Amino acid sequence: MAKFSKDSTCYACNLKHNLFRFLTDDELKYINKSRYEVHYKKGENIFKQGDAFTHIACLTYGMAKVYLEGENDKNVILRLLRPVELIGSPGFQVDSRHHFSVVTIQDSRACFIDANVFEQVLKSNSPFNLEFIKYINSATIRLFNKLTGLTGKHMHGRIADALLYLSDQVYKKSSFTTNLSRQDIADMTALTKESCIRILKEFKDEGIIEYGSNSFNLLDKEKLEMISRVS
Amino acid sequence: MAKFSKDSTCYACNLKHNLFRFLTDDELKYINKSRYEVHYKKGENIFKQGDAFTHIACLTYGMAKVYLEGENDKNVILRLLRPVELIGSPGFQVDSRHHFSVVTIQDSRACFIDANVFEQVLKSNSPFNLEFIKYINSATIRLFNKLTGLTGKHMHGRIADALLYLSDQVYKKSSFTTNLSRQDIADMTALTKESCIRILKEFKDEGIIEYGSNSFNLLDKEKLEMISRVS
DNA sequence: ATATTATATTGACAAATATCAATTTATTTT
DNA sequence: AAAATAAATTGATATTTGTCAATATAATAT
Repeated sequence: MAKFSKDSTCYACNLKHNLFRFLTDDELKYINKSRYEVHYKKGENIFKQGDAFTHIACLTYGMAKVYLEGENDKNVILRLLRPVELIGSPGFQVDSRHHFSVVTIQDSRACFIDANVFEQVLKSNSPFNLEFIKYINSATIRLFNKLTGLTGKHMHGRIADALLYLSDQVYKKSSFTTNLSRQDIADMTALTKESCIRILKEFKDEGIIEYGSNSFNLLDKEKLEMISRVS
Repeated sequence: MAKFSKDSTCYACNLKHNLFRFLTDDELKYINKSRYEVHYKKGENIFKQGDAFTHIACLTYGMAKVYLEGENDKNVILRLLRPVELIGSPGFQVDSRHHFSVVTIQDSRACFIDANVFEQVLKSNSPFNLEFIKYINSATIRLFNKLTGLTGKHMHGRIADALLYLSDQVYKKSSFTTNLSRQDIADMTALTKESCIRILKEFKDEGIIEYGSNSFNLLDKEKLEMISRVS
């Protein structure tokens, strides 16, 4: 289970996210008053789809997966979060519910800001507000790409995209160690884990990548990009 | 080609969209100054993906499809617009580009509001701003459902969803005439038109629906909802 | 270290879906 | 109305992807 830090105050995070650079000292103080931090073990829920949305979170340490829980147990991983990354919810101003789940894939920490406090600051600070809209809209653009990728590409292209995403956006190395399971990679690509494993094997046999049980090395990124393009 | 109305002023639309109820008279006047209307024939682009985003649009008459243009000619129709419906762009505050295309499926009219003017009003009116965030977030929630639907359901479920969407959200009747082609319905469901046609035929053979070349009658909605659920 | 459990892998096969070509039907133009 | 064009339909077939069961490997608990 998650445990609160001693006094529920966030030491590690100093509202470092880009978004907060638009706040005045007073606003930062106001937000800080309600702010607290939670420590998570690997595999714990930061947010749970369907649950009440009361706080904006900010991942300050570790890593987490953001995913949609479909009806028939099928999850779709939208993206991975690294520090320092904000986690809002489209339920904000709509139904105050979470519409995705966020689960840590390693020991992590997150900072929480009361959604009402956040709303107050949004109201009083229009540059901050526009920046928040920018944040939301960027997420929408990513979602568009996810949608066209998952509906328009075949298995090879989707696995290539997932590997490139991990390498370029998440781990920022062509060779990386990860806590993601094969099922997780399957959930990133909307495939079954068996299909996922088969494509990975193909890529390995063709010398495009090499991997162990929890590490990947992208030997030929250009090839992966080509595969992503032709599907 | 689209043609401007005589003096480029919008008569039909009086900023009727829900969103605008939060504006003061002065703000409405300010927006109205830059506002103009365009008439479209069926099949014309209101917005084109990739093009510069300079204006928010509001569909005041007719109907339009909003779709993502994928790489290999594969389009995904996100939704259909009816009057009076706002059409923003996730490029707002991000890259000032359109990330989807909007094309009329019948003769239509749209009202345009300068994005800079819109931004000014957003800045000065925080209830309006929060309402706009609500608007964006609602769109995100719809997108989540689209994503889980298209990746998690089989052909039958997806066609059922499209038919129910048309009936419940767009035409608001269980029997309706539409300008959507079979290709359009295929684009709503991320299927090929041939597969789409086959499922429609199956549904017809089972007495769940009946249809002509441009009309549908949903005889058994409960069955469709059941099909949507089990796949 | 050993037993236990979870995860990953493989193969054979079935199901879902797309492709391609041919034909029919509808729509538009002359 | 006839001709021309576009859209819808159908069938045969290939491709893609999932399912299920068996085995192997890794991770965790005793």
